[in-house]
Amino acid sequence: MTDASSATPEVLADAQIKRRQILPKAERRQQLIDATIRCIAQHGLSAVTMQMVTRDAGLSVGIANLHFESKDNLLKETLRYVAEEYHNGQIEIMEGTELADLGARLDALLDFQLGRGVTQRQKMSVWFAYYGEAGARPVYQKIVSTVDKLAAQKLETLFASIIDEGGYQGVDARELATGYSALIDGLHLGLLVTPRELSKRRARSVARDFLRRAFPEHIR
Amino acid sequence: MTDASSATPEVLADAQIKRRQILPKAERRQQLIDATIRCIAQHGLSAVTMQMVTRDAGLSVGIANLHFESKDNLLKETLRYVAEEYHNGQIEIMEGTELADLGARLDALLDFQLGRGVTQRQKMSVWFAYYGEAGARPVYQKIVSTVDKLAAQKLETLFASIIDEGGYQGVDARELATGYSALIDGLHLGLLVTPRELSKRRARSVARDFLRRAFPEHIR
DNA sequence: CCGGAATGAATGAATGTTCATTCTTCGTTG
DNA sequence: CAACGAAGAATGAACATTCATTCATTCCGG
Repeated sequence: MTDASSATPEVLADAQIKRRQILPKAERRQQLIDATIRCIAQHGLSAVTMQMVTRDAGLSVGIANLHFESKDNLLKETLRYVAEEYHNGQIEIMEGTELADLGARLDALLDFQLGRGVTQRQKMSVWFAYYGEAGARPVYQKIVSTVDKLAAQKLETLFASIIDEGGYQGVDARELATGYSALIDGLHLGLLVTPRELSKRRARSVARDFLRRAFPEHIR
Repeated sequence: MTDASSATPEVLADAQIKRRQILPKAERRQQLIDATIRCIAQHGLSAVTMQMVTRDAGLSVGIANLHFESKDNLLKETLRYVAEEYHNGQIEIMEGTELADLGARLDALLDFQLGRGVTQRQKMSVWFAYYGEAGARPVYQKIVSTVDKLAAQKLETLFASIIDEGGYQGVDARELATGYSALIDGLHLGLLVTPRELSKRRARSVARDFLRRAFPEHIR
């Protein structure tokens, strides 16, 4: 209804004739997940339709049910993808052997968590769209908490090492890790909802402040 | 389809005959907003329907469009209500003259933010359901940020007073207030999504830790 | 007995899903 | 090497369902 040019993919020129293409399953799935992310970010989770997603991907409506059995499943897999991408990135930094210096590793973690990749509006929108539904949908809770638990443990271990190395007194690694994670989540929220009041630069500064107060010898 | 008893209000006994009642406009509006909150918490924002809301309120479907002109408007007003309730509560504590002692006032604020009233799953669900859509809906951003800005200012002022009173060095009130607000938001998120891993008790403890590290003389 | 609050069946638009059909690919055959 | 044909990927019109909204009618309260 919105476009007269019969469902032409956005990226293709009008004149160009659309040619049906067959691609491996994994590739199509990723195309659809990417389109879903864009649609959620642009229109909100509750407004996303299959037609919207498949049009954004430049494909036909039937294909979504071919590769994912239902809309529900497509949304679930999209959440899983975003959640895993985020948490794998964190874990890679925390487990990686590249940065032997613990302070540098903390820095890298913070850069990742509040850096370009993660705080793109698109990803954050998806993230919180699902959080919003999590209260009513145990499936979402499970996907997030499963992947979250591992990252939380790694963070606690990292903090424990830093506490040990710095000989910091009266600091509980678990408590601190919970606080830091919550702070990062809250900053993401602020970046999404009130970008006017909270810039990325300031968000990073706030997070760094938190770490500096806890580990003055390691940060800055 | 789900119930054979023709749309009987949940709370009324089956035998009791439903009698049409006329109430002042404000009262009906509140009934509908309350029902909307319950429905969002139970089914998620994207699954809420007018039929669901009006049935939960024990009223007919037409009434929602009578008192709010549309579903969109009902949802908007519900967000406004929850946002104002939360922020008015905070501001009341911060402005109130009851607690002259600044440390005690901080305590009261924390108790409110992580206490019974606010962290009811119902309210939190609503809160984050809207945050999830905020990226795509400027109206929601505006409602939240308008009311948020005032609370943020009051918090900054309170922190500045505490810094002044305690003579704390190298602490920026604005930076700290942003961090504290984000921390509270993040803890709410944790309580909603991973209640198994984060208890209310621990959330309070984490927040208190944050404050203690910043204002050691005032907390504990 | 009247104004208007409340009702709920009816309506039309929108959406998820299906499936008969079309088209691409690639291994096989002549 | 060209032609063929089967397998199954991709399409999109059609279908059934659900939902927001309307409005003629009913009924309460003063």
